[in-house]
Amino acid sequence: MEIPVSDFDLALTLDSGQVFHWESSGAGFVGTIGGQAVYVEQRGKRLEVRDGGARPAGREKLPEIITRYFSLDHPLAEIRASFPDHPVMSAAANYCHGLRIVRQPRWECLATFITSSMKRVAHIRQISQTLRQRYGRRFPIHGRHVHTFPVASQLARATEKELRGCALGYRAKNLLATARLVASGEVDLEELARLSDEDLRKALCALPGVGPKVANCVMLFAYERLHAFPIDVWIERVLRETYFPRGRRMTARQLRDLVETHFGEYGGYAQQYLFHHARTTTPHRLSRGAR
DNA sequence: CTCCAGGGATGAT
DNA sequence: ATCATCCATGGA
Repeated sequence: MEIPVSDFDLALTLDSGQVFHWESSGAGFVGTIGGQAVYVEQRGKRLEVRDGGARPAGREKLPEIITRYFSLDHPLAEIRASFPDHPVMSAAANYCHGLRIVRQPRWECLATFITSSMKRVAHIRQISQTLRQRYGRRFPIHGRHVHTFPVASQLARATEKELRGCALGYRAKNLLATARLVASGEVDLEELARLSDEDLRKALCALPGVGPKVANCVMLFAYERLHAFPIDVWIERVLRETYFPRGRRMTARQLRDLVETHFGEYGGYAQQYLFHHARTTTPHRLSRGAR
């Protein structure tokens, strides 16, 4: 099955630190979109897609699933045009041509970013894979197998010790507690979609293991809040070097005001481009202040 | 060996 | 409100 695309870079999008479970397979990638096993391959301006052949009846068709997940409806040209006119921003936007903010399943995104604190992208991928293999569902696709991310009720049945066995460390307790809140129905992630940005952020931050940074990631990647601007160590470094040169004082308040006002209505896109550009072009060894 | 990672919770000023 | 400290784990 083929889907025409423009202004889209599949490999770039999958490698940009939003999602952590897609794997190279031949000329494409295998992974899951919710409960659906998928193979995706890009050939220029079209996507070759296949499902696992065991798609549950009565659900969305594959092209709709793909179009929605990869946000092929986002107006990328308009989004790029909304960015501040700054050489650092332009360099990042140029570097990230075709990178789209993915529409992730809510629980999968929330749970994954709870596990992400103080972890490198490679480690997050490893944790995601372990959780999927031990607690998710296994489906054949493209001559191999992929695993869905476990639903909240599945993880809620685990013990903290078991989760620590997935290399989660101190994050195990938080993931388990949040899984139980979601599984019990005490927190309804779909209902939260009705809330304003401010109330949504507040509700997410009330969950164990969720602070401002993870909340903003979940808002951006799972609730279509394209203004949400997560600040991690990479972004903070970029913003300090760009807007507060030579160690000028930069308070948390100044940072929040800057990202709230300076990057426009698609600030989350600006953030993702700055993040990916910095992370993949800065040698780790040099990323520490001294230079 | 040391240093760091898509941070958060807690307690002290 | 801001700040320091601790929290596990693994790769460089």
